[in-house]
Amino acid sequence: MIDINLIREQTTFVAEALAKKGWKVNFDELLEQDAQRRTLRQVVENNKAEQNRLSASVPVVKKAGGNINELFAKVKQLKLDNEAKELELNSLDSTINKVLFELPNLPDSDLLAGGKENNKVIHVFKKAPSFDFKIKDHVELCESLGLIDYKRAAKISGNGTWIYKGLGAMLEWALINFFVSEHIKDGYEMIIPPHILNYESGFTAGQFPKFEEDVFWLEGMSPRRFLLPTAETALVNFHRDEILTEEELPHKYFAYTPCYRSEAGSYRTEERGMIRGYQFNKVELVQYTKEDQSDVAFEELVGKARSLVEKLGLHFQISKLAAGDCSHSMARTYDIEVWIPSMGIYKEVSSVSNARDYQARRGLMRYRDKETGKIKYLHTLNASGLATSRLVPAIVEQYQTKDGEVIIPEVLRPFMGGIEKISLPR
RNA sequence: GGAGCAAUACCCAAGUUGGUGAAGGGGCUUCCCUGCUAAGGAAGUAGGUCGGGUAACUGGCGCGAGAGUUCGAGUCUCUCUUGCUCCGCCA
Repeated sequence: MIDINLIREQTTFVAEALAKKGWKVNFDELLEQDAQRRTLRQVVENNKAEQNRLSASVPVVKKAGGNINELFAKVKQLKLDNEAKELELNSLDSTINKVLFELPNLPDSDLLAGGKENNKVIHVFKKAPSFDFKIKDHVELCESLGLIDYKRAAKISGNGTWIYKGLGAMLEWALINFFVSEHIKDGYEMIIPPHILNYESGFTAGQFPKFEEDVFWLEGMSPRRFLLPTAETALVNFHRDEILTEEELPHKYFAYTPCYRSEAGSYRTEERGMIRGYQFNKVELVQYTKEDQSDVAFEELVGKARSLVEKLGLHFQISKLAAGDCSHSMARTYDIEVWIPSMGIYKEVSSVSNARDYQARRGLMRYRDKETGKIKYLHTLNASGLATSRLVPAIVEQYQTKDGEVIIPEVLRPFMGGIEKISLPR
């Protein structure tokens, strides 16, 4: 959430920053309402103060034998006078909040304006593998090798789903295991969160109110709850309404969860197979930091995501996203994109983002400054580490042989009982 | 799903309405004694949030959440949420 005070004091700055994200905002009306709210608040609060004063004097007057009924009437009248104004104040609050809650985060100043077209590749690992045979795409490979079963998934579930089976399931699980072990090694605390979250969690993360349609809501639960679209939503809410001590920071968490997304109507032929589905697997990293630690944390997260893909030996690139391509809640995002040979394109397997204080403001996540004793907002960051369901296509395609087999990346072998390659079933 | 109990500040905890953020501990800060530690004594501090003010300071809210009764609610009423105990069901 953007601080209303910032909007008031640096209106042009905020508007220009949002414009880089493609948001054309005019704050005139908002600021007008804000000004109204501030004067109205003074009036209402002064009235309340008077009410409080009079009420407090009741026992004193009573003791002195004064006229209490007069006081009663006075307070009652003050209360009546205030009623309409209070309603107006409330309605101003919700009008202002409606706008405020939907505004995206401000992009960092070094980001280029505009969308995808202005993303900048800032790092490339390896060259795209070249093949001296006709390559197969991951759907073909996974089916012929018996790794994925799309047909039965359609039978037991429906479109947008798939079944990992046999070595396919083992490969997916090996990736998860590999990532888990790396994150534990790096001192991240492992979390297994609930997959069913309440509205407040979606709000704090910044998904709601804007993207309520993109998640699966559960029927029959009151108050309503939804399936997490990423573990970030759970992890970034751990310290909601909390004040941490400086010693606890930075705090680093990770979790593996499936991610459930409705994203209705967003499917394209480019995204057949396992590129996009209603449910996919991802290991997610989250850091809570002080404001002056978040840049370092960001680099650490980029480094971690990068090193994981490197260890898998995959050709990939890192893109620094233009302001408009960063997620709604994020001030800055780098994507790690892995090469999918059959498509000739790069697909995101990790998104590393710094939300700065955007989520912290929404969820009142703070820490106490040791020096000054003051309360400050935390910074939150998150990174996929990594999206395993997107990696399997990259691995089978980049590691395919002319016989239609797939070599297992070395780092995964210990997690797959030492198997070196996946052969065609006899 | 049924029945009962609970929800107070960083933690524990008192408090069935009339001058107040709310006794008391723990904790924390400073000092003293002992002085490696442990233990003891004295004083102090004690939440957050939204406003006003250059500042000192000051106002609103606030005792799980929301609504109500009342001049006045931690304290009464209603709804909800969460936790605990017992029963039922169950991976």
